[in-house]
Amino acid sequence: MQRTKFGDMACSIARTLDVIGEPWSPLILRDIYVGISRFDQIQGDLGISRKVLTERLTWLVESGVLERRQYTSRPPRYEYALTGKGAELCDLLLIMVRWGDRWTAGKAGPPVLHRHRACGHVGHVELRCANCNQPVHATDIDVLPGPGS
Amino acid sequence: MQRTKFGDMACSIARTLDVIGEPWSPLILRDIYVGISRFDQIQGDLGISRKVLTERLTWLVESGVLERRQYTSRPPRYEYALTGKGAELCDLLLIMVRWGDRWTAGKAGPPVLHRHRACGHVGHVELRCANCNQPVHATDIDVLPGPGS
DNA sequence: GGTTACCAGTTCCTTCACGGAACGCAGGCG
DNA sequence: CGCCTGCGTTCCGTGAAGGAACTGGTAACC
Repeated sequence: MQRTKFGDMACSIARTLDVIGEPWSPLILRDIYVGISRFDQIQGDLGISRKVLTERLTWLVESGVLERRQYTSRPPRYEYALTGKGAELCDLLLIMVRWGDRWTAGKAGPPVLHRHRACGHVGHVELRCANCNQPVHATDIDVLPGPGS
Repeated sequence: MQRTKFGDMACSIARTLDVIGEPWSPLILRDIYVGISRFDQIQGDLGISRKVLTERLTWLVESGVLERRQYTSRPPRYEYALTGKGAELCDLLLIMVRWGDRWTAGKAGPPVLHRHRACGHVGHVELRCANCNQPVHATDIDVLPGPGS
């Protein structure tokens, strides 16, 4: 719902939440990521209210995360596609899947699998340090004040 | 707000959102991650309504992400701490910071910096394939049906 | 010993966002 | 013509967020 605007806070988490923090937004992003890109498809897949879906899509397009484009001219029909900015947001989804698989998947196992297209490996991604290449977790990080604080 | 419960969906993203998808929850997690762990501290730092903060903290404790513990007995005072489950959730925050720094930080630069404690490197984490060790992004992944679908 | 301050909530009221269903509209199609 | 599909828009009732006041137990100050 977010009556308080997060976009003005001096915090990258808050500013990210301003874009995809509202209810449903990450699931809409996921649908488009996996190829469910049209209004009625998304609405049917998620069971979201059409009104809210309209609002979310409009906002995600305004934010530069999605692109609305016409895929037939007559009749005029539209679909939504990820921009580069939006595609990078999907990395967030990978981490959510990893956590959800680890902590909330029942004994049935994870509902979807992820395969690295380049090497064929099926499993989760890892967070690694860009410098020393060691696996990193949030607990291995020190948070320091930055220039924009 | 989330009147629709995400926890029952066969989707790890939805189930993750069921835990931290509500407004403010990721920011509360961040505060506790950086050491702001008491009720009034969090309330003052975020400017969140006390009522909502109580609801969120209760839910995060119920979900096993936070632990409420007494740090003085007289007067009885409580603070909140991450569990293992909650600490792993903080990896999500790292990715949010990375995206927020890249796409929403003004020319002032990022408000905080992250340093890898082990090697001293200041910067962002990378997503890599656990098998081939190459950098991975969401666009390099194929999504397949899994056992729990 | 009375007042003030602190900490961790709880209660109450108003406003606004969500959910759900109906409606609109434009363009094929039989 | 009447119906269907795709993509929304409008309307209404409910309930969650915001905000401020209040509680209650303890300690510190004057």
